[in-house]
Amino acid sequence: MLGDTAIAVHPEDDRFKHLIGKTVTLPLVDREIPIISDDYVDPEFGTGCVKVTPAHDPNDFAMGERHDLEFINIMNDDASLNSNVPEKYRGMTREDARKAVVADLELVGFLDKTEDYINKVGYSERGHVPIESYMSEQWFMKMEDLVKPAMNAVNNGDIKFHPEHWTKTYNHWMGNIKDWCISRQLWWGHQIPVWTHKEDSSKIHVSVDGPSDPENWNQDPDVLDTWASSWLWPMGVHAWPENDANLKKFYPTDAIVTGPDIIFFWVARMIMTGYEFMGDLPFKDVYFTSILRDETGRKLSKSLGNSPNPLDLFDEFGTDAVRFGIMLMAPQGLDVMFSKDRLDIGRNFMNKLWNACRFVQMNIPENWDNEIDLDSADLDLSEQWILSRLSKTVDDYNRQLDRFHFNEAAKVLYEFTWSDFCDWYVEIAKTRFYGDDETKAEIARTVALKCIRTILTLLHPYSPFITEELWSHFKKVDALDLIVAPWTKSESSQNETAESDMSLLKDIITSIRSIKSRMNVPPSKFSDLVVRCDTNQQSFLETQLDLIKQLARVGELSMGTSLEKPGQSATAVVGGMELYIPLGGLVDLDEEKARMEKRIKEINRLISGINGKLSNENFMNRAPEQVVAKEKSNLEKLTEEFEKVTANLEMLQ
RNA sequence: GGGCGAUUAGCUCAGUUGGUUAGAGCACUGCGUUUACACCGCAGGUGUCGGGAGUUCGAAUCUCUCAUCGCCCA
Repeated sequence: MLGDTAIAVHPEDDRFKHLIGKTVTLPLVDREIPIISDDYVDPEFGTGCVKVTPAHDPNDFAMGERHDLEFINIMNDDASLNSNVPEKYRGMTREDARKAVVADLELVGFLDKTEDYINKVGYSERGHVPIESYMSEQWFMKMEDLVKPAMNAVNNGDIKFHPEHWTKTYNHWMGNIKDWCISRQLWWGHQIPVWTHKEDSSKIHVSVDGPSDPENWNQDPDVLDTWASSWLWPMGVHAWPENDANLKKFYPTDAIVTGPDIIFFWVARMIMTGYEFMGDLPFKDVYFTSILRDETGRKLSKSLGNSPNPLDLFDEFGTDAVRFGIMLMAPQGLDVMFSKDRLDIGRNFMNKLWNACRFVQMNIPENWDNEIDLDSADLDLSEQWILSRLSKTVDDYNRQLDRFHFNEAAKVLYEFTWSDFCDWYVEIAKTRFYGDDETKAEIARTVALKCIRTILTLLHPYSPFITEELWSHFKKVDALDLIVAPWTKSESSQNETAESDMSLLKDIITSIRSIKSRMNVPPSKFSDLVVRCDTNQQSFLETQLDLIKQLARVGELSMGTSLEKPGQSATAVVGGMELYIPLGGLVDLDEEKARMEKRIKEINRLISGINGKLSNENFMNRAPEQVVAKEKSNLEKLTEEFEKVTANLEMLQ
């Protein structure tokens, strides 16, 4: 009120159009002020007339500039009123002054009514008091010339953002760059290197060292915005502006990891300053982390008290489990709804890894020194398979790291370790360790060791403690500690035939287990197995008899092209083979029928889908050969399965 | 107001050159103390991939639109 220098109305507001350009007298102050028109005014709000206080409100400041209004600062720097207000109010706090103004308006009869409404006055985060806008002189850095090379670097791919979509935010900000206010009214920080001459305030001195006659100058009391120091980080942490060896080695560096919330405060400015002072980019990759939020979506924050103490989590779950679990749950580029329960997966995985290692260790004799050269050894299917899987895991893992998908890299490792190595290979290795073929046992030891060593190497960045500990037990004698060990780039044991053969073997074993489970046969109980199959399939099965018998708990196994289905047996069709398990009275015919009917329905759905494609001329003409071939092969397999399942179902009717 | 993002199984989420019989963990159901692990094993159920339209031989994946939710704007 006391600093008002105009009344504004909307230019299209018919109620007030005729008053534009006239003046009114500001009560209490007795100042004559103009009535102006401005689009900023919302005619719907209040009376449709708004008083304009250019020195104490950002929007009014802009209006003041547009209409060349007077700027009257009515506050001292402690927000008490200064000598630009009538004597009565001078020295009052803003709170007292506001009350006094209302009271005085009422006294002279100028107050029509008071209404409460919610306004948008900002509060200080630290002092929790309303912020009073206050006009003062500030220094701005001209940004226009800094923008261009920095935008180019990101848009032409010299600097890559991960995830890439943050470049949009970057470009939007850079494209609308405003000059940067670098003045801060704080008592700490770097004082702004600007001096004003005591005699002639239009004389300004700017330099690092200051004027040669300091007694004639006043240095600006403000300090630099913190980011005005931080943006020098990439070179400032070295000897810059000296060009020493460290600066040469580490500038530019490879990657920076940071939060997307400071993409313009910091990242953009480091890039600008890099080109400005070093003539080169500061880093090549920018990885933006997820922000951890609680279950209700609030940022984890100390002041909110919703952030668990990491040390407590380490105690409860284990340090590596927390690290791995969080990496696993952090989706690329999205925030994480954090919950303690989700760390179970990390803890369970560490436990699994530890126990698998323990098991292998138990089966390697003391001072064992009999590793086999796997490249020249005659390997069984299982060994070829697990080494192929390991090889692919290394590739997939490195690929995911290269594209900064850390969650998926963690998952690749998790799945290999648990689902391939522990669930299958360790079980297979037991048959070797406890069997009577010492060569096979030695091969299994060597293969298991290779898997473990590779897992530990790859997992080390996620879980440094448990891997280093385990490594000390499994490494080759002269190997370095993991933290300085060479990275595993790739393995060359990929074997598609072994993978598909093993996949078939696993399907056979799972089908047998499934039948037993459905028929309520305890998994530990041995059953006989009859397989109707062709001669190729039979010779394949013959090479895998031991594993089928042990892993699926099979006793007598017979097979042949023309075997009859035994009476009272349960059926499965796998890879074109018909498996029969004689179970006597345990066979639940209704269960069998229901399962087969369900499968037939599913097959029909799939077959009609494929037929739809194959009978579509456009598909046949335009789809790549491989895709068509795959559909045809699927159709063949499904048709065969359909015939066999149907035939077996008919036998039950 | 401007910009960005999300919406896939009960829950939390994977799923990038568009072609998989749509996945994982948790939760759930049944069985199980077979000499690594019950922080476990085996087997199992679970989806109109937010709605609508379009491009395409083919869409969870690309385009448009609507809805809901979230974040950023010195």
